[in-house]
Amino acid sequence: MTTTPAPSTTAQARTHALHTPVIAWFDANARDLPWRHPEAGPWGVMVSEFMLQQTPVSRVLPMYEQWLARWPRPADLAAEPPGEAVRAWGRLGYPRRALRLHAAAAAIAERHGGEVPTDHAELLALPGVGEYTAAAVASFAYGQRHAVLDTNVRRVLARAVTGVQYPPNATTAAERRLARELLPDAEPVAARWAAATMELGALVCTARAPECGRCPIAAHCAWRAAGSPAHDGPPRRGQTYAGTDRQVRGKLLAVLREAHGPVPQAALDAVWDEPVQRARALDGLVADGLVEPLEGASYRLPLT
DNA sequence: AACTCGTGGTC
DNA sequence: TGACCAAGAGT
Repeated sequence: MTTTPAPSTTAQARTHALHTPVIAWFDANARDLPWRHPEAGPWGVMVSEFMLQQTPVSRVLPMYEQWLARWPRPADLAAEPPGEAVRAWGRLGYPRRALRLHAAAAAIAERHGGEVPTDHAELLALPGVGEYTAAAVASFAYGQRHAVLDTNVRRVLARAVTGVQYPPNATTAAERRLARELLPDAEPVAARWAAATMELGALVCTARAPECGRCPIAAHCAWRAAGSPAHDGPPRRGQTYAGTDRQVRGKLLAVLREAHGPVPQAALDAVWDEPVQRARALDGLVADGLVEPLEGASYRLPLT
């Protein structure tokens, strides 16, 4: 059992050193999340992935349960008006995700016989499913071998392998290549690795205060070995919110979500006093299909 | 490639 | 206390 690996510094040599401790740590520390239960099924996994885009687990949990109880299959959601999806989205944020999830459900019902597709390319073709979500559903729901590159995995790889505190602002070709190189060969192990690295980033190798004392690969971590140097490079990103169109859109949509009939213009005008920005925000909501204009200067969530 | 798109919790 | 952060996608 002392088959010494080739004395190379390639990723293939590193990969074996990381897989076992990370997966063992996951076996012992994985959170018991409902979309990880077998009964969640591929549809449950897909719903959770839409909700988790840019949104913390703690806020997703109650919404996830409500959605799956109300719409246990894609066809159930597809049978309802898109506005019902937007309303049920509540305050999860980025309500266009609700619209896209509804559209994805409709596509699944029409093109895939009501079953979430297993093929990566078919997943990617669904509304609201990008590189990350396609890989996540294929991996978590179907056990396939894909590089799953979310913000957690990117941070773990940036630190453990590349030796920097934070990954680049946008996913790079180098990150994709690295993630592919590190993927275990065996399909079920690769799927386990994907979930494990994500969980490690979420629970231990966090953005602000990583708990390296609890990290199963601290001894292998290139960033630690370099003395945990502070991030150098462009600022991570400015994400101001107060006073933006997004805030206005949020206030407008909140009124429409609460209403169950047509909402008169005056009710919308009350949420923001700057008329130019208010009109721009409302136009944007209509253009996105989140709001439907009616006769007589009133609005509602979309029925079609 | 850079920008937009919600909301709430944290330090 | 305001800046940062949270399982991204679409343009």
